[in-house]
Amino acid sequence: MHPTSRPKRSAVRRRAETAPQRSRRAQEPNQRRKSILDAALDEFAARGFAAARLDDVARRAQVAKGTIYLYFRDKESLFQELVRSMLSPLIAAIESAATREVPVRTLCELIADTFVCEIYGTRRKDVLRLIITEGPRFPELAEFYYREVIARVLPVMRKRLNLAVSRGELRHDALARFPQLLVAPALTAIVWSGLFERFAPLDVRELMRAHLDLIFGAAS
Amino acid sequence: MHPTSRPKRSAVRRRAETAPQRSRRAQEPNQRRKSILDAALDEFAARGFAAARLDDVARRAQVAKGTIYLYFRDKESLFQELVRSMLSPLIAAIESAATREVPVRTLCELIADTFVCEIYGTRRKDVLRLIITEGPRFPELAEFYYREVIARVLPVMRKRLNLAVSRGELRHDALARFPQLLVAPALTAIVWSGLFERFAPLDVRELMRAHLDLIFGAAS
Amino acid sequence: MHPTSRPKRSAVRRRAETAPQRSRRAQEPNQRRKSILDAALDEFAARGFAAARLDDVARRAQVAKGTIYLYFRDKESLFQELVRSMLSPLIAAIESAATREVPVRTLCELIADTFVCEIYGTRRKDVLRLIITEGPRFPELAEFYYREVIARVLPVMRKRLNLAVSRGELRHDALARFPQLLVAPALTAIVWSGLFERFAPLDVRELMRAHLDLIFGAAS
Amino acid sequence: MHPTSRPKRSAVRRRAETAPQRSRRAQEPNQRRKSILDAALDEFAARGFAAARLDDVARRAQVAKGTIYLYFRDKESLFQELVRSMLSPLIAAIESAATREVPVRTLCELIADTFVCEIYGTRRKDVLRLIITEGPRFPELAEFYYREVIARVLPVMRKRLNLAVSRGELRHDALARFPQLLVAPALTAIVWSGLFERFAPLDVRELMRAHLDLIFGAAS
DNA sequence: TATGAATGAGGATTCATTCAT
DNA sequence: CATGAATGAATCCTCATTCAT
Repeated sequence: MHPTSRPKRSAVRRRAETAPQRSRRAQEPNQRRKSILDAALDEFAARGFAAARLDDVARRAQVAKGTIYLYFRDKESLFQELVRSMLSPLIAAIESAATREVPVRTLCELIADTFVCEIYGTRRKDVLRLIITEGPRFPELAEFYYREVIARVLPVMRKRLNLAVSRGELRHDALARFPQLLVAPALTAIVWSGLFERFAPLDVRELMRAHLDLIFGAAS
Repeated sequence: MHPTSRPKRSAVRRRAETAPQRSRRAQEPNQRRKSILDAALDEFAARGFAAARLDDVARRAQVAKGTIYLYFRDKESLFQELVRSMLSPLIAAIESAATREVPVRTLCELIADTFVCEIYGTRRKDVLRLIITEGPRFPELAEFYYREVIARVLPVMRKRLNLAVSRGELRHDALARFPQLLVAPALTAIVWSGLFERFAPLDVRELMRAHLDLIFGAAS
Repeated sequence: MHPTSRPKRSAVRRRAETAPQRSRRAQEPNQRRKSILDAALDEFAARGFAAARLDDVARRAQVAKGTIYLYFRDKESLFQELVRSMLSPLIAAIESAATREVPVRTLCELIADTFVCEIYGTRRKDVLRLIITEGPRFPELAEFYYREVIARVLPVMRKRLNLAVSRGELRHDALARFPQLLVAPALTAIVWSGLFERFAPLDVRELMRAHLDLIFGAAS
Repeated sequence: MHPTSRPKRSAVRRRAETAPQRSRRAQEPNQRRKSILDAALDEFAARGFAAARLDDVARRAQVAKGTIYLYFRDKESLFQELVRSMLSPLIAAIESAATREVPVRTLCELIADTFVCEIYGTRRKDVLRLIITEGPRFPELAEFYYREVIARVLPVMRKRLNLAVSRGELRHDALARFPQLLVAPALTAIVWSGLFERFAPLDVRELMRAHLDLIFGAAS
């Protein structure tokens, strides 16, 4: 049995024929879609794509199972649209941040802060973790993420970091050559929290600060 | 077979006489177990735990479906034992490496090299990726990894890094406070390779080298 | 379906367009439940619990395999609910019969008639046979039967029989001490019919009558 | 899951290559056969035919699984031969008893005593219970029992009882017409013990005595 | 003969998806 | 649009039976 075991639902079907007409059309279509996505995030995050059940998503979203199919073609579409919709607002934010005209250290601090506040402290952390855990079996998703996030941010960062190197803001070009090193701790924090939170919680803010110290020297 | 009225199974079961007498008992038991684990790694790595089919594992291992159950209690056991068996030899190696009496930079280079050659270049990379992707739904697995790897290595590294700080080998205590920062690029490389290899392969050796440059300053 | 490389299930699944549109939602839920129980009784009676296949139950009930699980948690639940639901109406009947204010011989004749008409001549015979044959491996079932039937009827009968003894309606207290003796022939008939009907059918009505003769003396 | 649940066996195969050559050929072939039958009775009695596992039979009999197939064609043969071999000695005994030249009450007491001591108090009770519980799905077995036991004993008993009626030893011919009534309490005791022993143990000796009282009047 | 590892058909159960209402 | 009962393909796991040793 899969380890994160789920309580067996009773098979008894109560078919109250007089059931009080529960709020059909109570919500806007958009609101419905939203609540399905919300529920989906909870379920996918808790169980992973394969083990999540649309039944549970529907229950959590307070809609019928069939309703999900009015908004999403199938389970996979739901998953992909979920990830995409959560990512979109982030992408703009990251992109604009990356082009700020500030010292590189400030920029990196900004990025770190954004990560801590806007991602790690929110459900977006779950979305990123889903990309990490499910991405390998969802080539399309990985591609989407690469195209929309990585491919946009990486060159900008690389350029900015190269500039910093040439200006002497950075001691060497390691970061410019591998901007991945800049976000590695963020990724590590997400993975760590999913695996070891119970045993050894991580102070992410401090982790990010330490990382910046490592790169730029201790904060003044 | 139960007697009443259903066709005798034995009549159905008799193997086609022309079947190519495929090697029963061809290998020793340990070899069988090994080939099952091998096949399992392939399947789990390719599809993830939930989507992998024991049928495919059996086919790949050239054994019958039932044979798997002679060696492993169930799918989950197979998965867990797979991870554990692949990790065990690594644990000793890491531990001994961590206690080497060498300058801290040398130690870190050693670790990086070991990662590149012994993990990233081998199937062990897949095992680590499985821990990352499946760990969140396998608390036992996460705990095993924490207990056997993290909990052993982290304190040793922390002590060693603190010593380095006090000796002036390191400019500041960021790494000592968060040894996770030391391995973050390795983790990042594993995640990256699972998601973006197709779009942008990563030169891990260079990545690790750059990371060390970042920490210790450019190599002389 | 999991995305990677396996053929999309949906492609496989699309029902043949020429399939004879067989009555979905044709019956009301209670009718469905009933037809599943009906089919289950047939199958369990014919093969026993272990050898009965839910596949056959579904086919016989004209529902899909999965439908069974909408109404019953699992095979065992189906079996137990089957027995319980068939027994319930009987329990009330027996109880009310046992408390009738009539001469003890009349009472016993009434019980015998009820057995012959309401049990032996109906599918309830199969239910009782199932209790006999499967009860030893279904402690819960045996307990249910003991609690709901035996424990209710036995004391009442014992009291009534003792009264009959004290009134001189019975020649001795054998029956009062072991009311089981009163129903032993009924049980025997059920067992006999399951084993030897083919070789030597039993005239149950006569058997019961003979039994009463044995107890009370030949009928006048 | 079947209710009489079985502890999951560990899937770990310990293949001690140096295992101490355990008593091959330690026993006579007949002894082996006997110990297999013994073990089979235990397992079939405990779980029923379908749920009993030859694995367990083999373990209990201290032989290898394959060895069973040297002595019995298949599971069903084992079961049938088990029942037959346990029944054979009984048949002769019953037959000779039935032809004894004693008063009919004495004869019935003898039969009752034999039942209590030779069947109910021994493993033969389990055999009879197996006939009752498994017979319906084993037409051959039911036929065997009918042919070897019922068809031999019933006519003899009927004749003897008719004689008793004509001699005035019996008040009426109920028993002669339905000799089943004579054994009904024995059968009831076997069924009862399998189902309700836990809740209400039955004093079989007293039950049989009471039954005889019922038939012949209270003992002098 | 005896062994027990290997086999693979069989069957219970799950759950994404459909569609009559 | 919304519902949720119904569907049935998919897959895990069991265990009677075989056969190389």
